[in-house]
Amino acid sequence: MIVPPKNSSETNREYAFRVISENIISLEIEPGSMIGEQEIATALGLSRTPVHEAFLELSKSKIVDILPQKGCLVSMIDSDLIREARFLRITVETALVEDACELAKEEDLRELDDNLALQEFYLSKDADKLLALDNEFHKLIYRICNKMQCYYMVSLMSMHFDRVRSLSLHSVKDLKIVSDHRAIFDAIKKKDPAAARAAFQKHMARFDLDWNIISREYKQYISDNSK
Amino acid sequence: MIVPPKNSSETNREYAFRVISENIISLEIEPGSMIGEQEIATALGLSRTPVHEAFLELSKSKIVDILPQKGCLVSMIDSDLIREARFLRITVETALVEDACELAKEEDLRELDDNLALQEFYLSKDADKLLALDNEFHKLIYRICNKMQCYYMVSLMSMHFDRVRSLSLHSVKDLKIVSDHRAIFDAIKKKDPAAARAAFQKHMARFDLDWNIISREYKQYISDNSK
DNA sequence: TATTTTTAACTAGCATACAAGTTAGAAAAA
DNA sequence: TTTTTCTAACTTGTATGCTAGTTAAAAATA
Repeated sequence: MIVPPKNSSETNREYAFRVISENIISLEIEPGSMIGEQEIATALGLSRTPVHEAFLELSKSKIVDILPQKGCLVSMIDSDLIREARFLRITVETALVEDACELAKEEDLRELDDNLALQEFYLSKDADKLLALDNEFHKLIYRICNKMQCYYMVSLMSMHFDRVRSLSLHSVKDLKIVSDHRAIFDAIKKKDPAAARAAFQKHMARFDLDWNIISREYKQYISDNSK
Repeated sequence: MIVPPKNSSETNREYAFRVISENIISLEIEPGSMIGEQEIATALGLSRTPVHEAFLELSKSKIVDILPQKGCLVSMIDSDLIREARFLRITVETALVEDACELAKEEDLRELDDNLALQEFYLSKDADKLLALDNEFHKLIYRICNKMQCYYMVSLMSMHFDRVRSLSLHSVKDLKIVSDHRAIFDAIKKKDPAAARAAFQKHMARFDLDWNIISREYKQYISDNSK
């Protein structure tokens, strides 16, 4: 497990949650593996309590399954849960980009534009940075619409999707993702909800994961009920 | 605080979560009041640990706000959070009823129909029973679409809405709610997504809370940023 | 050898104790 | 009297120990 340093502003619980999440999404912790609270606590230099609380939160999205008196099972890659995460994200964000057309203020548009400029700058230079900017772009939409609670809920579920997202990112060109974002931005700027919806759905369609690819690449990690 | 008996199948944490939730939704615990973990733990005959964990979960939807070293603040009635809960629910369930048109199997339709028969039976007889059947009807839609994680997320947020729902229920006739449900059911049965969407949106429009009524009835409980 | 029983080493749920931060009021100083 | 300082009683965050349940391997039995 990769253990980054603790950010001074975060509590031990938040630190544990962040580290476990990152390791699950990066597949550093393998799907289907059992991890104990004590094991993680020792690795992070904490007691079991904050780690226990982090697992509780993770279990709410079924990304881990707490088996009482047995341990924490990191969920296998599950097509149903991925579909559910995708459904939630597309459904919510499609509605949001429409709303953003009337809610986005000048300053909001400037922030989106700044983000896009950075995306275009880092294109084919720094994939990690580009991914972070992508996430930030979507988060900005939630903020413009004053829907940050929804962002939290969608993010929690999205972990299932994030874990296999790299597979689609390889096939999809970054170039297209950034130009998609630009199209969404233009629609919001023009206050054209129909165009925003269309642009967003075109964008998300690129992430329609090919289950054949997933099951080939991650054969050993696929949950039984997905086969 | 009203303390129902502990269900034998639930853990202490689940029990604490259920009891606190019910008391917040019923306004038995007043919005804006501070409640301590020890206070609740004593009332439920538990230690602080499971109560602490229940509060952590509740804080994720901002229905309570944990102020470290100070206490747990039960959130004031907040128009932004109510709007967000409503947005999430309407957005997700509108998409679901469309999907349900192709996903509902014979057995699913029978379950919905049975539920509706009970709703019609209890109409103007038992308001509490009717409310439970209403919730069950919506939950069935999630189950038909295999979206139970979304149900959990939406439910958690809906607490903000549920807390003031009684105000709209008084003005809306139960008769209309049940006939709305029947219309949604008919559309799903006929596999007509457009009709299902229309029927559902008509249904939810009835719950477009009148902020004037809320602020009159719950004046003392309204959060500052809602005024 | 094959099967059952026992046991010892694990696990998470929970209770308890302590640490660290907040607050309200008493005591001291102006 | 008014202001400041201090203190004691709170709060949640976290560590630790105990309880009860699971598991797998050793030991006993067939």
